[in-house]
Amino acid sequence: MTQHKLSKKKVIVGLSGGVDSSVAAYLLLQQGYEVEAMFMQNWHDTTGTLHGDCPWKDDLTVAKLVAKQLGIPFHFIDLSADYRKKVVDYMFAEYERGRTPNPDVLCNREIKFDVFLKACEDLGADFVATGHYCRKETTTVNGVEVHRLLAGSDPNKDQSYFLCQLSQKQLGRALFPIGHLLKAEVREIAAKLNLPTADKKDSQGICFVGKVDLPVFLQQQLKAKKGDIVELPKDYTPSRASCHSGLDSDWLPQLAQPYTFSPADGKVVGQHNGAHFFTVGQRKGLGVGGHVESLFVVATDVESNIVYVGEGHEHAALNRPALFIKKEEVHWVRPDLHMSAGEERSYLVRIRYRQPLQKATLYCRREGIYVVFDEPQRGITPGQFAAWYDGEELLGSGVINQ
RNA sequence: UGACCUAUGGUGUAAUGGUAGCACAACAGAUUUUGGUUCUGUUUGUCUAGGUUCGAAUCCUGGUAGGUCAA
Repeated sequence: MTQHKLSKKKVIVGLSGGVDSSVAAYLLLQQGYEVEAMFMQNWHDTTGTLHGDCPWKDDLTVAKLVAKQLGIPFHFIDLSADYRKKVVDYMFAEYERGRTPNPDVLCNREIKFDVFLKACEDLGADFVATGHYCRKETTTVNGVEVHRLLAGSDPNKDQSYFLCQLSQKQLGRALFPIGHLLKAEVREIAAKLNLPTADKKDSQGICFVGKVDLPVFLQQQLKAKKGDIVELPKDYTPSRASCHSGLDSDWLPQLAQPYTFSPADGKVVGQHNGAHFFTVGQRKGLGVGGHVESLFVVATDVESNIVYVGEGHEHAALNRPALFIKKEEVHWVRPDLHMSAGEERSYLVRIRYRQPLQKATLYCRREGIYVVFDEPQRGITPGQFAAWYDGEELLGSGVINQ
């Protein structure tokens, strides 16, 4: 890309103890940067953690080994307090409201490219690098430097979605050295160099916390509370305030309005331990059998503690044509391309990590942005981020409000 | 209380008297740096007591349970 040999520029790479960041560090050295490594510890609690007792200690050991092998200085920083406050507390708060948060998007915005970034700057770094599968391209628009966030070249690993909340300022300091590579190529490089991370399994689960049993994890803060599981009949037709076919001014809010249900719309088929432990589209964990197709969570009502379910992927209540993002929760990675009230544009949108991009039209209104999809979307989930792309460039994102 | 019907794994169901299948759930593994999804695999059953038969989930009798119709 535009990463020419910029000798003397100092980069600190967030070494996690995985392959990706290891290879990223190596590539930065190749490109002539002055490279240092910093391992961040963000979590030490193992409550509800599934595998291993202290996975981060192993990661730390491996990260040190990698730094030693590459011959770069190694730093350690404990950001647990920040992580708890900015990521974990947010998670609990969102679940409590009945929404489904995305902690990793927050982790990038609040930790890696904020607190961690500042720590790196304190050490004199010009840039911070990570092992994300995404690319950055810096160009000039009207004489102003603009950073573009592009999808990773490996279509199967693209992680740009997780960075959808970054600002120009944050992007300006970021480097993604492996974004143009395929995962297989990264592993190959690691293997050639004999890096201890070459064969290490990819990490999964909430980054830094690890693979957890979510209900158990959440029960640290949110108490279990028995409630009804209400099944909506298969032929149920969701109703909203009548939707006019015309172009009257409020057709958008109506189209994006979530369906509302009442216990009278279906029948009680089971019990759950708390509506806030469930998320729209969820299949596992309901414990209700006896159907031809699986039951999926269609909606949760935290107020009355009811989980609404429907049978099968195609259940009408599970699929919606549009979603809404509040004005305050709209974020433009490219502020120079932001939309103004009254504007509408066609973009490609995804509403969860790894979802294939969907054609949609964004309508900007005074109160926020309405995203109307060409095809109805299954499991539109409040709390998750919708990110819109123009081709392979991520332009903006926002929290799905409804 | 009179008559009739039904009784299969956690749930819903299948099996001309001939080794009890399927779906859903649950569990496990794979995939996935959120939640979730998806894929693969595994476990568990003939209400009870007798009888007929070479052989019973299936036929007969009693019991128990649930349901339907009966004033």
